[in-house]
Amino acid sequence: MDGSRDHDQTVIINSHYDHGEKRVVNEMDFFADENSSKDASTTFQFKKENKFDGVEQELRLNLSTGSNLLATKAIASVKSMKDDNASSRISNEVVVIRSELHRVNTENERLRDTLNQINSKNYSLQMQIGTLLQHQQKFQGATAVDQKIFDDKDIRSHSVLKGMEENSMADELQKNFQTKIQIEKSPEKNFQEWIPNKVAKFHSSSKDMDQAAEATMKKVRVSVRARSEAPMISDGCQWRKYGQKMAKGNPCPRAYYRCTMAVGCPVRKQVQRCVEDRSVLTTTYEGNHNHPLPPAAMAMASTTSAAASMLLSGPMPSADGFMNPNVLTRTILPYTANLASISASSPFPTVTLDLTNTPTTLSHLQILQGQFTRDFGLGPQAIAQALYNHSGFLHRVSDAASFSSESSHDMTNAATAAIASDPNFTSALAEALSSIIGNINPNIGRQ
DNA sequence: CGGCTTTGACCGGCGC
DNA sequence: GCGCCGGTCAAAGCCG
Repeated sequence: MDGSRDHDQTVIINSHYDHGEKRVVNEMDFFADENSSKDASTTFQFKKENKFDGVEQELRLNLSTGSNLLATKAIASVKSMKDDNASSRISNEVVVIRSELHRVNTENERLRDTLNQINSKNYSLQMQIGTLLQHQQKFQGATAVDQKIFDDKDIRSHSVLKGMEENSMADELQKNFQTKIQIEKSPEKNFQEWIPNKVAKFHSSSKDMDQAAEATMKKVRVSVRARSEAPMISDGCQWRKYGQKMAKGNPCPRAYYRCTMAVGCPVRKQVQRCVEDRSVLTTTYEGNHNHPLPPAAMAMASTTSAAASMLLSGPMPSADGFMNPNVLTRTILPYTANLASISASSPFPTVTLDLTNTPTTLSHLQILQGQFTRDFGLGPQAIAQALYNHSGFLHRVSDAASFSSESSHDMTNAATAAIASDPNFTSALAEALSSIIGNINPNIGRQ
């Protein structure tokens, strides 16, 4: 800091009721500056008799004499409070503001959960569309795959990221729709490439689409690595073991569980100890629950769902301030302590959330910041948005980890904290954050 | 007795 | 076609 008082000033208004219903406005400290000596400050004290309730009110203002500007501000404030009801009004306003702040925070939490659900549903629709296109293509015949299609798609994605895309959302969707019609590959081998595209509209029976989406969703897996001595981590759901096999290359048996919280719930999970480190338990989830989850199970379910969405969801409209999660995955994840990775060798697309490693370091963040700016031409606002999106993801991981390992919880929280607390990075984001604070959750890097 | 685990059998995909 | 392998089934046994 440059010592500017305009930046260092703090305003503290603490109000409370004494035992005798005496309302006290304790302090308005406009300059909590270490250079301000007590001798150099002037204290104004007001004691006013409230005409309405007869309660004595005391107002003290500690002013530094070092700044005429702020003194003027203070005097102006004092003048504004000449009204008999000024103090009580301020107190009431503080209460109202705090209440409003709490309400907004709660609302933001709710909206974020809603957004996550929308992403999941969006992914489901993409699955349905992709399957439909595949069927349509089989009957009508398809043209050869043109690699340039993918190159163009990537270019458009980058354009969206840079906020340079001028086309409307509908145009973008239509482009991708046409692009996808030309693709000739099996959906299973290709779906990570075509999933990011959106289609404006489609026609098919809901039954077929549900089946198609279910079939494809089942192939998406989220693997969680966590240290645990227990045979199975507790994630809030009820599971029934239905099999155990010796997997090749691992002396530890692999156990198979299915969710028994509802009849016909398709969710399965596999649990196996790591070969290299027997203290690490790998839990692989597959499928979506068909029933409401208890609060204790929400964190893990939300994590796996978010991770799957992160893997499979596509570009978001730049006009709404969102970014392509796939780009985030490729860019942020490698720098967040290998927290998550995507397996291409697995027969199923798998996101691995590694909750066993060390947290993100400052150097990682600096690399990340540089890469965003260099590769995507992102300004602080876009980076902040990316960080917000990612920090939400991290916290879902963190919440889930708390069910299995407290140390993992701490580590993931540390990773989130590292992102939020890096002074260099956050100072660069300060302006952006203030400008978008109305659009995103203010709890960035919350603990 | 109901729910759970155990464990060998079975099935389907895949590579040779 | 055969064998391997991952995944599932289902009968038997266990347990509270």
